[in-house]
Amino acid sequence: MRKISESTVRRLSLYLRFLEQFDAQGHTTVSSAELARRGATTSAQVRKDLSFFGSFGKRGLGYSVPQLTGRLREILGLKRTYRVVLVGAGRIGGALAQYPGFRQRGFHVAAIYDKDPRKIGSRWNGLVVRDVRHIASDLKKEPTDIAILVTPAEAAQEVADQLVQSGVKAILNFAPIRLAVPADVVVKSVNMALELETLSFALANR
Amino acid sequence: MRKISESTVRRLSLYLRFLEQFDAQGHTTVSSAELARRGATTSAQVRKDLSFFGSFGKRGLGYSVPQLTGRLREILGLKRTYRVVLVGAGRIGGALAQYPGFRQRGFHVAAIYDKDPRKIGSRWNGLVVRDVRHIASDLKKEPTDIAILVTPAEAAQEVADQLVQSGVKAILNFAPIRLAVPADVVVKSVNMALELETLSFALANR
DNA sequence: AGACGAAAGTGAAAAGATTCACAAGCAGCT
DNA sequence: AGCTGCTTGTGAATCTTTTCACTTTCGTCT
Repeated sequence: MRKISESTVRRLSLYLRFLEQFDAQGHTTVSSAELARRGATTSAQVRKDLSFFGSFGKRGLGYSVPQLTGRLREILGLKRTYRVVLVGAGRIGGALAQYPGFRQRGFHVAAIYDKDPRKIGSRWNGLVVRDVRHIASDLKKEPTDIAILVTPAEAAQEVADQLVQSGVKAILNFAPIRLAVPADVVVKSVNMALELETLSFALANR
Repeated sequence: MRKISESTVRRLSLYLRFLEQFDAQGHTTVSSAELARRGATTSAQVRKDLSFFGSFGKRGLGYSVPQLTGRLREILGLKRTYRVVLVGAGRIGGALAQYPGFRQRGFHVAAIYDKDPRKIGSRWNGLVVRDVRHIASDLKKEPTDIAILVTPAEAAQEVADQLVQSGVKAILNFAPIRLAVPADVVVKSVNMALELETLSFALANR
């Protein structure tokens, strides 16, 4: 497939959210201009983003809400559910494990792992925290595409290696370190402190 | 000041982190190529990013670690500490309030607010959760530049309005909604589900 | 002192993303 | 059937970001 930019994918994700809102409001059809307004972008941008994948609209009319919703879910790989494992039962890990937004979109956190014996065996939202050493054998039984990594920086690479070994193909990484993984594994890093720093930059430079 | 792109700012933030690591390893000097390697970018990119703010290196030698650290902290507005308030004492809110990465970088979560009477009065990491209705009067006494918004989507705009009224100039928004704020207020939105969706997109399109 | 190797700084070129602007197509109306 | 008002889809133009490639400068070595 032709290369799609990160920003396009992020916008598609947003459009999907907006479509769900429009649907809830009873709209059956929506124009690129309406989607653009919600997303703080332009109608041309919306149309261009969609055009990479086909032409889903009707000229003069706009897009059918249910139809475009379906196509976007397909494009974003959301027509299936994903089994997700989470490594790191700290405060952020625990909060993410219970975050309802994930499940709503088809990401099921099915297991939590930690290294700390004091945490192993404790319950988070009905899930028992398991020893990281069980990752390989567990994932052999239950193949898993996506992992969320919420360990301290020191442990992250080692855990990532194990996950990759066990067949994980995508990692959402909260550890403040760049993970080394094979080319066929996708890593997306999220860093809260960095987001705050973009704010302090904006405050300092005005 | 000339317009600096978001991606440049994000990279500067990363460079700062790397510099701290280099410092901890005892390096007193570092080249753009070394910074680039850690950041998965190119040496030219590093030099260009820095060049927007001045010339901090020595040709043939590289950059002095402590000196560049200082300059970056200055550029990013990290030479001071920030008083931060957090609204929404749910699981994610609670986890963020205690997240050590914020304090390490000078962001002090000084107060937590919620609307739910069952949460008001409870303690999170030594902070008592206060009623959102106190925001205006509290912030009059203690001016605050940054707020972290972790409420449900429905409440977010109303809370944001109050915060802006009370002088908040930057908001880190976790609610899945685009906030309307005056032009002089910076909003940075973070959306975990969206991050996972970029992963599922990558998995679906290979 | 002069030569050499390393690395910053920086215009220019290339690549990438966004916006423009317009032809084409559709629904509804007369 | 033809006209009108919208709105899509898309090449071309513009704007932004990244990469290239070259000059300058610094420290060291002989």
